[in-house]
Amino acid sequence: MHEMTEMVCQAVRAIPPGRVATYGDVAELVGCTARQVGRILAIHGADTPWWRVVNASGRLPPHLMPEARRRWAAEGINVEQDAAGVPLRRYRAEPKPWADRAGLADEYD
DNA sequence: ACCTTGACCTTGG
DNA sequence: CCCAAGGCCAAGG
Repeated sequence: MHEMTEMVCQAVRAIPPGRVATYGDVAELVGCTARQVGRILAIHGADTPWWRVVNASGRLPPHLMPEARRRWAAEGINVEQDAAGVPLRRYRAEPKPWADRAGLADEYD
């Protein structure tokens, strides 16, 4: 498996339950582009907590929303009825602790 | 090598 | 809040 693929999956697995990170956040942490993160998760996301990675609007592509909503609810992430996605203000993972958990703190500025 | 396709992001209306 | 435009860029045909 490619190095970057491993790093991305590792970073995603390090996101604490009940919290989320954006594709951009993951990209910055591992050192690649947001698109690359999306591509990798689209292929190897099955064995990761993929529902904890959302786009800049706190959403995921339509076909994944049903399952994602269940997962979010299951770990205490409450999405208001009227909201389209996860409110990042409240659930976004904090960079430092997350990076430490991921064992990739060296990539952090 | 060219074209199309995305689990993207930011900015401006 | 929604939409469009421009930038982005690897993978697969």
